[in-house]
Amino acid sequence: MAETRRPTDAELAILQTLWDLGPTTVRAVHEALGGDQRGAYTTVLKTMQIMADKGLVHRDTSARSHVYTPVHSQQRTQGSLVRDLASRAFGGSAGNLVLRALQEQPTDPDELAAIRTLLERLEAER
Amino acid sequence: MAETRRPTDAELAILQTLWDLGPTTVRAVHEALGGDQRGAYTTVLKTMQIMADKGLVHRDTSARSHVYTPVHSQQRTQGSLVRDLASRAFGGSAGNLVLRALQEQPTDPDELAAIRTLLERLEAER
DNA sequence: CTCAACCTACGACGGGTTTCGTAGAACGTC
DNA sequence: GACGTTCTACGAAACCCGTCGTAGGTTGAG
Repeated sequence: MAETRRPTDAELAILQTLWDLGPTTVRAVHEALGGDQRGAYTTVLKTMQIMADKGLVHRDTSARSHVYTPVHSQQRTQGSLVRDLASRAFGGSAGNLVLRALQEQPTDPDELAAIRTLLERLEAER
Repeated sequence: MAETRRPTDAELAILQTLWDLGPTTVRAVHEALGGDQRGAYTTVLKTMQIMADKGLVHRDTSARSHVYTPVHSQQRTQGSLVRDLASRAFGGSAGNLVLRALQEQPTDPDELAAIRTLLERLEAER
């Protein structure tokens, strides 16, 4: 079973745009990340190649411009990132993390409402 | 203004035990982290020295065994870690992160209740 | 055909993290 | 005072990450 390590910052930024755009090329990702202002094309290329090696993305090499797709959904990745942070900084307690997150940053009303409904569902499920 | 970087994994583990035990020595931290099974004494020592250089901890060198104290509170550090993760993986939305965290891991009833009361306070505050 | 534009592949470097071994000072006990 | 124990300090090795330059193949337009 392959070790599932945590994506690095650069990898996560790329995954973000892949989830956003759907399956795409290195070119498109590079542009989406701000083009040459933010970094060289080959930097993005190399990183995405590494990600393919690691199994973070699948790559379709049938066309000249390879097309990359995330292997895991955004939800799943977000989930493991949260679990990872919870285990490293919150004694493994996701609830603790939630409390801190709510106190930390002003959350807008829609989100608060969404959280409330989810909370009610969770409490009902017991 | 000193760059506030994110603590590394090893640093965070050490901070955890410092918050837990209060101001302590390298020895105590090393033991708390599992002693020689988990790593050499000098590894912890070196890491804590680096943390002192970075300004993550304060160190009292008046005694032969230096005594280390976290510079920032656990709350503050947890807060910036959450903000960091939110910005890297949740489009900057802490609310989004909260939703994911709640869905991700079964939270025990006490924590759910705590979250509920905090939520109500936040909604009332508007 | 020729040439510029674009693509992948590869190697390398600078910086940071984690690990540990070794050296040497301070201490306590006999 | 001698010796084992316990500190700190320092340096080095191994590894990963992010970055980019260069090389070489493919494509399309003139």
